[in-house]
Amino acid sequence: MRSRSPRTSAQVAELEPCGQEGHVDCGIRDVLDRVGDRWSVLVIVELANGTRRFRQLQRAIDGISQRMLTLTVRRLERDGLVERTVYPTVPAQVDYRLTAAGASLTHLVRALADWSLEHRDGIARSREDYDARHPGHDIR
Amino acid sequence: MRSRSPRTSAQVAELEPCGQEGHVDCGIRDVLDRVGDRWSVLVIVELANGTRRFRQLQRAIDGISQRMLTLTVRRLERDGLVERTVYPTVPAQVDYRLTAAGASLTHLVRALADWSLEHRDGIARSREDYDARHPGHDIR
DNA sequence: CGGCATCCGAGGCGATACTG
DNA sequence: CAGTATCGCCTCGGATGCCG
Repeated sequence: MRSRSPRTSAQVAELEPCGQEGHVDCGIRDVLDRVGDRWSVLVIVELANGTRRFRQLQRAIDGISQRMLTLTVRRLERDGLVERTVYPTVPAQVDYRLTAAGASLTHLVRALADWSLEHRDGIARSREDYDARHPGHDIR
Repeated sequence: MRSRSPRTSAQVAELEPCGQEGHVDCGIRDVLDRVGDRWSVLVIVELANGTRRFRQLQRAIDGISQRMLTLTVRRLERDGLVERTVYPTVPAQVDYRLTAAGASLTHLVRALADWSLEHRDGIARSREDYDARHPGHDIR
């Protein structure tokens, strides 16, 4: 998912209601490689509730492996969306919190969550209908 | 990416500014498996500009293989976000357009794109800083 | 506790060739 | 044009084990 395909053009998608056909590219891709990652968003969602320690995150997000949690928070830290604080206690304690940039993403995540709740039933029904009309034709 | 991990709990994430630690789950996951997909979003972005044919989509999104475009539009159709219309001409012509549900996602995609443009420079700088401070420690 | 290194299987995805 | 089918790479990501 995070693999970089060789980009040639880098123009801004217009997003006009009825615009001309054009290249969809530019920064959208960068964000989606991040926001699109299931774990990244879930971490942001949890951190939106407040500062969390490593173990807290892992327990909260259930299903994430420790490896993926490590990778995810590291990438978010690298992107400047999450701040990592290490307290030299024994055993070590590490706090994670959203930066200003990361916090600004929370609104979008909320919006996504809202949209999800509003449409999940419709989507589920649509899928059933589709599967009923296309027997054996599984797309997953 | 689309694999289902066994879910046990299915409660709604609270998203309170400073709430208690809890399970991040519920419908967010469903949506993210869809919205999170790079291709899905790019298709929605392009269709937000108007009705498109298969080839138009493929040319607009550059980088997408015909296989992935097929899979992506099929899944979006199955979810009821995209409507597929086949005209029995020769050669065949197929139009894709957003449904009402799909169109409602456009706002979120716009928001994501906006956020992307606002923060991409900051993120890029943050990455450089991080990489400079952590030589050889590549996370990708 | 909070990691990192390694192994390894599953499947996402691209490339290619063929059909209506 | 708009797909379907097949093959194969290659990455994602889980499991396991070790360290400070």
